[in-house]
Parts: sequence; C-alpha cells; structure tokens
Amino acid sequence: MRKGKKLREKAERWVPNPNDPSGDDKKLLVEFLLKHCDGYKNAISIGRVLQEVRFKDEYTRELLQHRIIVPLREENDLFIGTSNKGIFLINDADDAYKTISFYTNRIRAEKKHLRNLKKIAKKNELFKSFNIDPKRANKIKKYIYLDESGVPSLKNMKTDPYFIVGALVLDGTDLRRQLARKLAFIKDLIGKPKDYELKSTRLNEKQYADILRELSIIDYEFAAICFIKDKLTGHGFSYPKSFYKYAYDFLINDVFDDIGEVNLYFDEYGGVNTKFQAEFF
DNA sequence: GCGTAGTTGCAAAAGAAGTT
DNA sequence: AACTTCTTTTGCAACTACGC
Repeated sequence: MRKGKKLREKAERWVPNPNDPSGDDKKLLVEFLLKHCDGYKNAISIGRVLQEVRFKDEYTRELLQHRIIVPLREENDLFIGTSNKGIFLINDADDAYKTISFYTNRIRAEKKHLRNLKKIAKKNELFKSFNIDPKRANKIKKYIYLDESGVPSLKNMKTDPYFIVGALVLDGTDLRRQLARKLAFIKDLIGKPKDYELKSTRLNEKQYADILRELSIIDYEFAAICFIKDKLTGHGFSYPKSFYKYAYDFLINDVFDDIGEVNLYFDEYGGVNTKFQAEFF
C-alpha cells in the first residue's frame, strides 16, 4: 500500500508548467480527481466531470480529452485511468491493471482489423503498382526475425514429423527499442534477472499469460508455416538444403510487402546465417 | 440489439511560417 | 504580395466493452 500512497502524494504535489495555457484547468481536474475519483471504484464519467468542475475554459467531451486528459497522461507523476465507467486517478495495482486491460483489449481489437486488411490487400494485390513516397520509404525499415523448429530432412519422419519456420516482423527502429524495453519489463515482472534467457518451456501458465498479454501491445506481425513431412511429395524436398530454402522463400514471400528496406535476422542455428541470407537476395 | 462509456483518427478550417 | 506548405484547433464519427 505504501507505493499507492506515494503516487497519490505525487499527484497532490503536481503543478502544471507555468507557461502552459491549460495549466490551471489541468490543476483543477487533478484536484477534482484527487477528491472524488481516487481509484477505479470511484470512476466518474467525463460528462459529470464537465458539469461539476468550474473550468476556466469551455470544453466539450473531446476537447477536454485533447487538451487536458491526454496531455496529463504524458506526465510522470500521475496517470488518469480509464474504464467503461469513467475516468479516475490511478493509485494501486488494481487501478493500473484495469486501465492496462482497457488499453490492451482496445489495441488487440484494432490489430485484428489491421491484420485482416493487410491480408485482403495482399490477396487482391492492392499494392502491386503502389508507389510510396520515396522520401518516406527510406525511413521505414523492417526487421524480420526468422527461426525454425525441426530439421529440413525427410530422414527421421517418425521422431521428427514436422518442419516449422516462423517469422517475426517489426517496423522501424523504435519498435525494436520498445520490444527490448518490454522484454526487460517482462523479466522483471516474472522475477528474473536482466540477463535471463526466456525459454517458453521453462515458464508456468501464469507467466505465459502475463508475457503474452504484455507482448500483445507491441505492433508486430507474425507468420509461421508448418510442413508435414509425411505429405510432401515434391522431389526437391528430399534435399535438406532446397527444402530449407524453399521453406524460407515461401515464408518470406508470404510475409513480405514490398515497402521499404529490410533487415533479416536468422537464428544462429547450424551456422546457416550468412550462407542462406546471401542466397535470398 | 440498443444506448452509453472513453478514446482517437480524420477532415476542415484557420493560422503560422516559409518561398518565390 | 502571392503562393505554398506546415501546424494547430476543433468537432465528428467510429471503434470496443458493458449493462440493460
């Protein structure tokens, strides 16, 4: 409980930037929240906030969000939580959890749409003759991480019936940084040291759920292909090297959209790194 | 299925700042 | 001075979740 108290005290001490024209109204809102909306159980709708607080300026619902609430969320000493009941001041773990869930679900829902649109765009070749502004294209860098499971050989089918290749696609460098930060946070969350190597087999169910929830906020794309060796008839599959190459060709072509610059990261396994990477381009 | 909650992208308009 | 380009302001519309 000590931590919660600390946050509250920080909010009490919070003062706006003196040359912020909305500073006074921000302070009014923070004071109102401290008095009436401490914690998610005391959430109050923006409509009621507008009725009860004597702001200096006139606000609509959205204007209050744009000018006051959103900027306040960039502050470090307090956070205005949200739920379907209204806004409130975050004080303890429950409050934070409520708000994190709210955002996470929202983002997940939007990402579902994003994925579907990308799929449809690809299927219908919408981007085939689409030229992105070259000035901008240079700035978008993609990072694709590739990894496989199993071996690309048809030799030991009983013990090793599948060959799986997977790709993780990240847009831009700041996303990479974001992911690194997130992983550090996750290790902290499940009580592991910074240099701990995350292995899914070493996690219990709760840790698994926590990690998936945290990662779901990051905007990555993921694709994987599973080859069932039993069902493979083509001649080329009997050669591990061409099988391997075919698998990654297939995956990368599927995962690719032809925008911007690409960096490929292969898993170190088998020293294939440079050799195969060279063969793809 | 409808209404209400918060949130945010979008577009239009207005203003600011460069450019020729 | 005229034109263009960028930024800011502002309300609308759309999204999901949830309760009825």
